[in-house]
Amino acid sequence: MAASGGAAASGGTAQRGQLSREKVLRAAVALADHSGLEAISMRKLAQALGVVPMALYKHVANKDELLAGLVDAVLAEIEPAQEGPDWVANVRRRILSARAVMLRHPWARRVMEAQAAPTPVVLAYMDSTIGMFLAGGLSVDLVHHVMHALGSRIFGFTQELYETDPASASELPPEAAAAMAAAFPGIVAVASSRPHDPDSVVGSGCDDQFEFEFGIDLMLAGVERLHRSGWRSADHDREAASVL
Amino acid sequence: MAASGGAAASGGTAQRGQLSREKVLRAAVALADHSGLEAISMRKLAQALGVVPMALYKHVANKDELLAGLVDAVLAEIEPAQEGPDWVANVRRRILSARAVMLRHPWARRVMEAQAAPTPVVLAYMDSTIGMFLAGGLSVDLVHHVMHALGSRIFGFTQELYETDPASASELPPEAAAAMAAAFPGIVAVASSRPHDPDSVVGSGCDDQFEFEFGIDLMLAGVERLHRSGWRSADHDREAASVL
DNA sequence: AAGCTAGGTGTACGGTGTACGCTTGTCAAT
DNA sequence: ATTGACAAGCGTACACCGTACACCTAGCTT
Repeated sequence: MAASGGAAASGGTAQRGQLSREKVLRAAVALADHSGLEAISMRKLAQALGVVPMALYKHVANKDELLAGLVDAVLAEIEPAQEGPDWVANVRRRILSARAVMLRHPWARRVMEAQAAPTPVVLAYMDSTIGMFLAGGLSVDLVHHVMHALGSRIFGFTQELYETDPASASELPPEAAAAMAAAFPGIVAVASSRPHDPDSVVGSGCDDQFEFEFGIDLMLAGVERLHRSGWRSADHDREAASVL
Repeated sequence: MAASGGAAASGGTAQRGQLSREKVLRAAVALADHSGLEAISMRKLAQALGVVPMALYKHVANKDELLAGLVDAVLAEIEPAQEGPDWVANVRRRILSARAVMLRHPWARRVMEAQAAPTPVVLAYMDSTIGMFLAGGLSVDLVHHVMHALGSRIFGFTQELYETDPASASELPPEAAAAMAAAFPGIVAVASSRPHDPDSVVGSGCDDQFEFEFGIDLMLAGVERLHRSGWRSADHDREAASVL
């Protein structure tokens, strides 16, 4: 009864090669793009594919593995490493490409943060990034520190703990705004400063692209100076005192 | 039957002031410290307190609010802002204090990352940090950029996407290590470089404290240089070309 | 004594990931 | 042509989660 009913009624088993790991991943990316990360549950994803939840498990081991697959899919959109004499420019361009991808898939950041271990694709990306530094002549030790210092910035995102509220600041009732300014004068002053091209900024938010570039340039410039000054794995005091 | 049995058998209702918001939060911190973040569910926390899950909801609005309370509790452990003529030293010390706290509560980073909005306690911490920069004479615009650039580093953590595997690298079978070295030569080279005091490093891990300080010092030194050179809200090219 | 209220209880619902076994279309070898 | 293996989708079931809602009761106020 149940069996024949299922087969006859659903018709879902008509074509066999319906699903595939790639289709599952593509659907998941689309779903996340469209409905946000919280929409990614095995059940909802299955529903979007017109299939029963457990069907997905034939193509992905479990949810974690699915998420890892999403990360890989996103990383594949980043433009490959460039060759060129200017390692700073190479790295900069790559990172900005990564950032563009992350802007297309805003949920990817949180997925990466939640992942326990890097996939081979992630490792390959890191490896090629490291290669760009090494090709620039940086010492292995310096590259080690740089990778730590840049952290997730190499993947094109910083850890925005709280999204810079788009226009919520200007939307609050005036008395709340006044209380805010009284309680946190520094935050209000700094948040309402909008030092760069006002035309590129909509609403009261700040220019995230500028801030991102400011951050990586600060880092890369510091690293370049360390490198030019022949920084070696000396102790940290030397770095702080003379070079910086 | 059920009612009298519950009242008589449990005895939990004997003293009334048993639970309190503070006790709930303290228990939650202890539970997370001891058993990790995934141990924090309303049910398990209630069990740890010898109480039924729903009892918690008299003291905490919901789980998100509980987690926000945890963040506040952790932030309260950070040493308060110092006064002093050297703003770099002030900030540095504060951040390193925050880092020490985060090392005591490793789960706190992930909780903060998952929070949607900052609590007043978080805002107060950020405000006082901003105040340290402003007291140092930095322009409001520069402080704006600096806060973005430092990001979550001001809370004492960087975004360790993948925990630097403690000794897992040396634990893998030799043939896997060889394959790894072949596939990702840069990573292997950089990861196995251990440029600083070998005595302070256990196993094959690297000195996280050094790396953290390296990162913030790189940032702070860059900022200090910008400040000393009279950086104003000019365009980004000027920064890149002349000052850095 | 009567009633209010704060705080702990019990039940129940809808959601999650996923283990396990069944069915069924497809193809290979007999 | 028949059989059998096999891949893939299905259904059920379980344990766990957060939490809405209706209780009950101790202790205080009036």
